Amino acid sequence: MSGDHFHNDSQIDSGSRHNDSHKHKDKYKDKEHKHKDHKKDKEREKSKYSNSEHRDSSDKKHRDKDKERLKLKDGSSDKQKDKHREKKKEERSFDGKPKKEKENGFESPFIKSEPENDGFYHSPKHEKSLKREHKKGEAATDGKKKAKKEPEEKWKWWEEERYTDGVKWKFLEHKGPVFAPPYEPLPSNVKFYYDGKHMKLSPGAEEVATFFAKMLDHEYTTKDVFRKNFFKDWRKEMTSEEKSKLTDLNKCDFSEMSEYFKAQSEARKAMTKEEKLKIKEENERLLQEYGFCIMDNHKERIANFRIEPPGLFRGRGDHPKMGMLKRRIRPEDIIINCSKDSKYPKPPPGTKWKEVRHDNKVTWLVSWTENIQGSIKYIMLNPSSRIKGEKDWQKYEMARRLKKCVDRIRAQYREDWKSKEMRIRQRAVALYFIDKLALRAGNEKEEGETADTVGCCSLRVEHLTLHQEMDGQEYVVEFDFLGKDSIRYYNKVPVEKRVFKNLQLFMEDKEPEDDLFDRLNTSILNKHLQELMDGLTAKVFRTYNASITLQQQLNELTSSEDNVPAKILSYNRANRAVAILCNHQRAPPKTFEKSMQNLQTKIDAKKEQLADAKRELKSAKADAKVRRDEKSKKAVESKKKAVQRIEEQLMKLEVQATDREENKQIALGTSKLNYLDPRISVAWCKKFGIPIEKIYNKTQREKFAWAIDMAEKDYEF
DNA sequence: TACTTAACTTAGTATGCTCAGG
DNA sequence: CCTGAGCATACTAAGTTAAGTA
Repeated sequence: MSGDHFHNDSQIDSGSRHNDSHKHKDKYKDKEHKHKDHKKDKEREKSKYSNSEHRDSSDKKHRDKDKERLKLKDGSSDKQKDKHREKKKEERSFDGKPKKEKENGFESPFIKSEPENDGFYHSPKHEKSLKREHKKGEAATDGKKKAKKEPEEKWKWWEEERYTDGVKWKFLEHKGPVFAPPYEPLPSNVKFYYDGKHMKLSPGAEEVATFFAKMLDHEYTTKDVFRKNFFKDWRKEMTSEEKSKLTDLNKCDFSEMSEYFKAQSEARKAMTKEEKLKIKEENERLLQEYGFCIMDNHKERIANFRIEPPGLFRGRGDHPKMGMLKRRIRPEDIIINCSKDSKYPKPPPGTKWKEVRHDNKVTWLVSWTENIQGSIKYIMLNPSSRIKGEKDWQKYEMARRLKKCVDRIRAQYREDWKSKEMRIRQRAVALYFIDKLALRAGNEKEEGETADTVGCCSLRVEHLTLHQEMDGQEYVVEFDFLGKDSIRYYNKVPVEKRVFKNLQLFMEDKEPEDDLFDRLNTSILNKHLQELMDGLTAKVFRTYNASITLQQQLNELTSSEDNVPAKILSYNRANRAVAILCNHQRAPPKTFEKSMQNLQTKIDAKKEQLADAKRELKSAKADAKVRRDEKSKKAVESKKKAVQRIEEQLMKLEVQATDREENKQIALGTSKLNYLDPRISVAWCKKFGIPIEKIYNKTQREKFAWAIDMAEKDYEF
């Protein structure tokens, strides 16, 4: 039903564009931002978390764990305790019974359609997490069949109830961030020249100069804005003497520095195994020390525990701030977030944190303010963590709720195209775009602070062209604008007459640089969506349409007779349909042509090999006919096998070639990671006997562990 | 403000290719 | 002619951090 998306024409060209447009930003400034407060937050039983409150309880914890472990092995221990669990937990069916309750055999804890439902997760089950989580020393104790590959039991957070009251954790302990290594001055033989003359720079100025030198090969160091911004910020780091001497960037010669860094990176590549190993070990040590935190009794991986090193800012697209100095972050800039009863991270000797706070309504461990845009950066957990996983799961549940009422919503906005109120028409047309074309919401942005990019609500008249008739189709809208990351969106879309007429109306008497939807912004739109469905926002449509498209495409494209590579090609094609819908592009790999050519050569070679094998088979057959002995029969058989094998190999290569060609400028990763309900993929794998490893790599499997664990082959999005 | 989504960069690994020696 | 070590190249995964949304 939603399969009729308009796809991009794939004339992809994320190239340049005019950024000289001046917009009149006189929109309704609706500053109200709603915070979705999930009301009805029942208290989670505090008692359950009691042992997360104190570090020193950990001993006891482990003992308990051991005890539990003994019971665990038969897999049934889950069921004992907990009286009130019964009725709610039952339907969740995580405990091995065939799941078949609700429509998909999987009841979502996020969908609270019926009032009863919200009690759903409330039964305490915390003990379970303790059992689940042991990291070492398992095998010995619980004997039995440990045979397999030591499947170190993972904590299944998705089998536990969640916090519902905005609390994100009860206990949080970590070691703080890893700072960028201090600046190492250049050896004295690496010289900087100004106006042809050697000049020794002060350490501060030298460091910033090296940032520029490292980028010398990049095209953007030639850009005016970049150079201007850089030079301005560089001068701030100079001594007054340097400042007065160095007045023209064009007279600066960084080439020796640049050569030096190139040599360094060569040297790094040429390091001996031992040296590399040493570095690897050091990294591993750092990871072990700083890469994990304890959150509510569980050790969780941190995503980005290293603080971004200083350097020159390179925004994407035509960014007004490119080239500015991104300054070094010091402990004094850092806000630590952890629980009161944890062991606080220590700042490096002789330094202090800016602040240590204990806010368990947020998920971040560390934050600092970045100096380019003044925005806040965070250290948070890995996608495999409970806190990220729950959110991800929830996102897909939201999209599935939209699925249930999307018909109604579509009918509604179609109705609204006819409204006498301009703002309602605009809202309805915008929503139509968001739904049909999977456009982003399009928040307004501060002019001059970022690259000039737009989304749906911020589209300007200049971004679309109306064609009464085009290529034999009526009412075609041609979109051409730069979206997120300055990726070009180009698409020609036939729309309904009513939409077309509305667009004409919206564009009437406007300048190219005027807003198309002058009565609309994301805040207004989302407020409206909120009324249509609880929790609905613009981006839910993207998730919904991406996931539903994958599912439809998989149904359409997969045939069970196909072999594994062919099925995987089908999967990739389905994935690709989504990527195209969402406009996920990539620069064609630099070596694309060549690697394509190599593949072709291989295919040709394989074809020849096949021909040879066939010839041989033929002659073997002929031979067998004449000789009629066992030996020659056997020979025929083995030749047959050979032919088959080669045919298969050839097929594989050809599939690979097709896949790669089709994928030239399409990036599959983004949709796979962010928009496609992983349960669809898992179910597909189960249904067609495809190993999950063919679809998800290790990281992805970690991120989607919840889905891999819970989705059955009949899962339906 | 907090959190997700995004493309790009770099590092790491797999694969393929060459050539010496069996 | 085959094997397999050593190296180059190609491909993938991981890491980085900017740019969105709400």
